[in-house]
Amino acid sequence: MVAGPAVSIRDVAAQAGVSVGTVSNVLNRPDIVAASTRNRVLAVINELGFVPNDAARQLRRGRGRTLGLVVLDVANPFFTDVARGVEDATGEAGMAVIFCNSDGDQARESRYLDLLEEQRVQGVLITPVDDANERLVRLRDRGVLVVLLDRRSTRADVCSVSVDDRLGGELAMRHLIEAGHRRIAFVGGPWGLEQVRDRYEGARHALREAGLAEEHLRRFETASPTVAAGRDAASRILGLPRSARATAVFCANDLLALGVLQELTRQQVRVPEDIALVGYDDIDFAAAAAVPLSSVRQPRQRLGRTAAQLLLEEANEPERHRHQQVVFEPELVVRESSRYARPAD
Amino acid sequence: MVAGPAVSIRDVAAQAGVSVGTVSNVLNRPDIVAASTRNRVLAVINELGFVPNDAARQLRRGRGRTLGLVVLDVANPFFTDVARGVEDATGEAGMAVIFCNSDGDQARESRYLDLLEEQRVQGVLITPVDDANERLVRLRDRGVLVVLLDRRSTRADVCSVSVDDRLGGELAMRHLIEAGHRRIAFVGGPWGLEQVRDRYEGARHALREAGLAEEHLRRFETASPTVAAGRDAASRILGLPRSARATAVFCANDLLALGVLQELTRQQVRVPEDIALVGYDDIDFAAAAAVPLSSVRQPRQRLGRTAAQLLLEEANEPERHRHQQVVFEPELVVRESSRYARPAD
DNA sequence: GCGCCGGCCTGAAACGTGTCAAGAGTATCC
DNA sequence: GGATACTCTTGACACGTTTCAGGCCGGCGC
Repeated sequence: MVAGPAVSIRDVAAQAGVSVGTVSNVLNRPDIVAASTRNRVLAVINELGFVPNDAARQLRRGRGRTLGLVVLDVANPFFTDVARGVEDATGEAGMAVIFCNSDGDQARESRYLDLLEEQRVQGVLITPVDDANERLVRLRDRGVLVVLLDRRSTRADVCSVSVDDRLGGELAMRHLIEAGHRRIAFVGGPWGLEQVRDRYEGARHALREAGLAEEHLRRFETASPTVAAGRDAASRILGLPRSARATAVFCANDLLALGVLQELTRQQVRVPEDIALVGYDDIDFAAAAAVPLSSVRQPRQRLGRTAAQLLLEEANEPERHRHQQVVFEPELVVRESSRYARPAD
Repeated sequence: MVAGPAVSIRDVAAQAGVSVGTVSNVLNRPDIVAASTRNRVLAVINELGFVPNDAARQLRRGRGRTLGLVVLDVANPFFTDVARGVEDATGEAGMAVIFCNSDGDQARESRYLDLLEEQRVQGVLITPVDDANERLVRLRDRGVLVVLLDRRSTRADVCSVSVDDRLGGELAMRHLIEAGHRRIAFVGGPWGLEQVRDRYEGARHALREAGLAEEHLRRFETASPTVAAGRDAASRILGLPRSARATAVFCANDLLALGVLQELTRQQVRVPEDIALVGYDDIDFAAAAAVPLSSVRQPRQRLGRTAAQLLLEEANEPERHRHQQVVFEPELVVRESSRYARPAD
């Protein structure tokens, strides 16, 4: 019931008959203390159940053993996979991750950045809500390392790890064009997200490349990148007269695609016979969907792991570190949802 | 490039021409300082871009503004929804969450608990890997608040928030029995997880209640509660001669059920015609599965939110707080995967 | 004018750790 | 035997806050 008074390094020192400095050395530079002393101190630490106070350590050292991860949506498996990668890398280095969920909300993101700064985290891995680099640069100038995640840095002095979203858009679009589709809907949003815009630009590029006019690609913007928003977009698409209706839909992420699929199915529209469908991210659930979903795969876990490694490297050997923009390549995975499509015009 | 020397409360005090104590008061008890002074100090804080150092505050105060959340699997949407609830509650209270993923691994869990203790978190919300309450009780005795999550506490002096897993198992099983199934497989694991055992017990109870013998329910244990393990279990089930093969499968969670569904489909077994399927958790993807999945729904977000509130309450008004075991009720959601099942014996 | 009160502010002492210059032994070498 | 070098250990200070016992000052009642 009564919380025993926390045992400090001082209690350990007294009990072991050494000075606090020595105890500290046992903890941080065990090699410089004599084996006999070291063992005695370790025994006392064990006996007393001493646990070092990281706040004090951090206060003295200047920076802590934690880093922040700010993502757009915890409910999106894409980000949990990324988080998994981050966790693996940081766990190995004995660091803790403060996981924050901006939810695509600017104000929320800002609050979390304040909080992380107060925590004096070593650094922040972030998928920013918008291109408010200014806030992030200010952060970095104050000594908080910043690595952009799933977003390419436009500044040479800020690291980033991303996937080539334009290329991803191209892959998906080329695939649909080759299958003969000529009325294609792009579903994505909010438009503030760079990923969404880039994937759309990639799609447009594929269109031009194939010598097709712009009007073959029609844009449906969504309020959020979620399943619910996907359902909504689908009913907008189905609201058009059949002759003008798209024969294929390319979604900026898999959650949207799953939403689209649900609504199409509910309204008796067959996938892929009536409408073909391609998603983005290739989350694990894409393959398990009502109609297995074609999708553009990203190395999710690797994304997180690499970002964390970059940050740790910069933290531990700043002199050796060179800022870099790592860009991975996406890969199209074709499944039922776009396989046997025969656009019926 | 050069990180400006962090500005401290002392710099603010000097610049504003007041003492450090006053600056601290402006921050923590603004009401007791004269309006004119307060404004002057606030102006300087803004101008200098002062950000309080939480480590120092925590050192002085004894405990920090963070709490730990330890879950079994980040990749499971059930837990991200729970995390979401936790985040909502803590965000309102201005606290940060350190998110940890034990991955069902005892050693990993233990490492994370050490780390959280070093961070002097206010408390820990945890879904323990096994019933190693001993470790948690020790933690609590040292002043770290503990709330069990998705696991009922057996001790009156430890709070817990859970869902009645036995009842959930009963609901699912009754449903299958009423549909006429007499050879039912239970897929779940690892068996160390209390949730798995309780759901199984609930199923057995429903069996006895219906006056049926034990052999109508056959247990298939899995190494982990994942999609891959589900696929594996399904192929074990299909390995049996048709006459002995189950006509219905009840899975301890939806990931397993999705795996089972994938493998059944791959091997041309129809759901629900050949084999009916019921999952557990009712994650969002259950409804979007190849065959929409019947599942036992749990109030996921509410689970997290309630647990966090309990912990905050205990932290902020310990005298008023009474330890309690909150138990929510699950609810069966029937969808295609078990709807039109006619067991063909 | 005196005593008292209340509002506002100050200054210093902690909190638990890391660091570092200096000291205490002890072994080595001529 | 004394100087030198080396290995461990010590003790004090610093990190940035919060807290708290006081101090100053102007106003009030007598």
